[in-house]
Amino acid sequence: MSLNPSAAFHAHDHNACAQTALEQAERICAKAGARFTPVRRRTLEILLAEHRALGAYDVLDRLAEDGFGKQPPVAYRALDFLVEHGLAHRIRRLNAFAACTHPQDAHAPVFLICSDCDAVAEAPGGTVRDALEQAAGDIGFSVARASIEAVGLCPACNEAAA
Amino acid sequence: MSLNPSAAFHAHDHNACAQTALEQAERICAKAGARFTPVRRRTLEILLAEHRALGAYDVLDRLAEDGFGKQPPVAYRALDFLVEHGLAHRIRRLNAFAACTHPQDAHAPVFLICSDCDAVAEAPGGTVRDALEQAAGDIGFSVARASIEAVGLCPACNEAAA
DNA sequence: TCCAATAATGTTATATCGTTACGCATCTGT
DNA sequence: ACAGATGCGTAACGATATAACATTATTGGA
Repeated sequence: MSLNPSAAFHAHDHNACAQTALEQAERICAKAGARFTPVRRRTLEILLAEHRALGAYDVLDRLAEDGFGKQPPVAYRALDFLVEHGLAHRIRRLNAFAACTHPQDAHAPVFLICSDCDAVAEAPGGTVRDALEQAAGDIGFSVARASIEAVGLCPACNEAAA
Repeated sequence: MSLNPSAAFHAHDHNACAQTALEQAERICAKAGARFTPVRRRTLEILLAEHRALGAYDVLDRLAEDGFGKQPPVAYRALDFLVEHGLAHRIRRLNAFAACTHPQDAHAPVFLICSDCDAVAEAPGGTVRDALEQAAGDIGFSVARASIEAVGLCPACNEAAA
């Protein structure tokens, strides 16, 4: 079960959504032979608690409150692990990280960042990436990785602004 | 006159290309009623000296060598000015800035960053951005600004790797 | 022309983000 | 039980970016 791409922008059973994501994470790690340790699990929980991107130091503070290490590498390592396994994304525009909302799909989403409420949603990136590969290919460039991040207004804030 | 989008990836008369860009910058600033002051001009020259993205502190060092201020805001202000007027771009993936290769066009390019030689080129972003707006619009999100940045291999490095 | 408002520059200080290096603990497979 | 690999914690540092404020230059109007 996967969330609607725009889940972050709409009311939904958030507990269930986090719960599901955690279960998926367990499965994904098991399958990959990776260890879903307490810090890593807690880090994901922290990110899942909001559909926003959190800075590494925000995450670190919360980890420290829970008795984990207080030094930056603690957070960065856990976050890197999550990103590596597709459980979280790095949002470069914000120097921050967000939980992935549909970790089971192989995917390379585009990020939609609401400048009013700070929510971050993932939209399907297929066609955008196709267009990008096309544009790059036209000049002989081969794309390895791409970040596609948009800032704007989510449906709710859009309406509120009108 | 505008450079080929892939200019950064090919041999070309680089002096002329920088010269042209500076002249365009003068015109653009004049038209906008903005002051193309010495620091700003020099900052653009520094960026134009390479088709790469330079960190703010790299720029700062060179400005300092030329007798300008030695503190970060000096570089950041000049860079922000250039970005504001479309004379340079911020490459978020690299925490760095690159001179715009065709500042006269209203444009919102996609950036192609070669991971081997560090060159940065701008590809036309029209179709990619259309696809992005479409994907965003499908879930009710309105895009204000977007960064589209790809890392990969430029034609030359691609060939060298083969 | 001179003055006041504005914009640009410079400096100090500090905030924020990220990494290197190293030692100890824990887990894994044999 | 043991050796090797992996993960965790800390200290120290490096890189990136901004806030706040004083000084100087520019501009437009009286």
